[in-house]
Amino acid sequence: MGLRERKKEKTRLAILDAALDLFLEQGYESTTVEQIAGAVDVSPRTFFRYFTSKDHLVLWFHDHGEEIMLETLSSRPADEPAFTSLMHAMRAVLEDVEGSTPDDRERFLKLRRLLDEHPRLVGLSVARGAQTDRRLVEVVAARRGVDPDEDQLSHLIVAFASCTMRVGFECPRRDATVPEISRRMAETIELAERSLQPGWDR
Amino acid sequence: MGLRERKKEKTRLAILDAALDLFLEQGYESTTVEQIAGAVDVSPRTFFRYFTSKDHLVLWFHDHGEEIMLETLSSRPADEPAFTSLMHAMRAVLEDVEGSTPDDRERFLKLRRLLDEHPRLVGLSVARGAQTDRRLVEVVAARRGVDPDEDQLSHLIVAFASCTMRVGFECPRRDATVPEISRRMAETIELAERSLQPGWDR
DNA sequence: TGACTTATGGCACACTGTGACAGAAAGGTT
DNA sequence: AACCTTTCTGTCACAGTGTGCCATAAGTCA
Repeated sequence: MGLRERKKEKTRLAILDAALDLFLEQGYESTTVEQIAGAVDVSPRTFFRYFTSKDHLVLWFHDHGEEIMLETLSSRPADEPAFTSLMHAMRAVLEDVEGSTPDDRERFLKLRRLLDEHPRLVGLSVARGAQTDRRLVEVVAARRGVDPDEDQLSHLIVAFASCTMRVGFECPRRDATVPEISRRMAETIELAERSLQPGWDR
Repeated sequence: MGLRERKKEKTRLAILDAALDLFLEQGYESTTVEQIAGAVDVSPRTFFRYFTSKDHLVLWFHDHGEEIMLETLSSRPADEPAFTSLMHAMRAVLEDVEGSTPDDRERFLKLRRLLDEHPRLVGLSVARGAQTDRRLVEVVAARRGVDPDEDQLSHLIVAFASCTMRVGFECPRRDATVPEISRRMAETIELAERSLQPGWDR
């Protein structure tokens, strides 16, 4: 990894951190790209080379999470019920956060607080989730050997899984820690599994 | 209803229709507000007085749908399981479409085709849905006599209901008719109910 | 060092969305 | 009818996001 790549990654994180702090301090809408860029001594034009949009700052986590979910999903035994596999994939995302650097964990928590305070951003997040869902449906349908356009159950399995994840992610405590969120998520998963008919996902 | 009100409603629908047609014809992103306003001989500034944003055009249906759902929900017996009530609320929305004017049905179908062709707009739609969900959670939690911040089940019930609705709404046929969508939705509801433990929603 | 590749900054630009104000249209009153 | 009031509309100016384009600076490799 050359100097160039390291420098790019550093700039990327500097922008992200500056943005998260500004957002939490003075709100999302009232923070301009110019301010964010200014805070890390970069031109606004360059900002848009690192993040395709202001919104993308909030979604940076999703890109990573989606990747982990797809990887985990493909590593699960093919005969495991799809919903169970998806729950494992979801847990893998949280385990990844737990195992990451303190800086990354802090970014994760700041983002969570940000989402908590700005409903509009939750909308952004679920919209991005819908995109992930479409990809997950492809995988789930393939595993079940059905056509994703025809099989409603594949859609329902992914949809139920993804909203279980969302419900678990909403933690009532504003300053929740990572383990607290994990525990909350585990509770939600358990609740969802108790609510569903055994074998409903084949 | 005076001339003023009638004229406003006419302009509103004219803008909506022009926009839907332009979107379907040349895509959402590549249609500008100026074009839409121009097509109905109105200034761009006036456009924004009828629709707070370009996105709002796509969400006009949700405002109405949310209203119907909240109304229906409050008219259901208080001891009915929450998920069942929500499924009734959802059906009420479709029944409203079925019972509306041919023009309104056509708008509904055009919107559906638009969503089908533009994944980004689906994101918008689910983001708006998240907003509705928050309101529904309030009602459901109140009915169940629990604190919405503490009770995960209320959140899960609403989340499952709303994604059942979304799955049912996605119809594989691009040029589906209203009855076809209704039938599809009924199938999805049945599938969801079969997948859930009896009494899971208390 | 020099040649090559890639990142950056600055500029012009298109588009969305908002506040402010002046004039036009609609509604009501005598 | 004339008049006043309320509400809608267009125009203008402006802030902010996001994109192409090009010259320049910085990193890479010989």
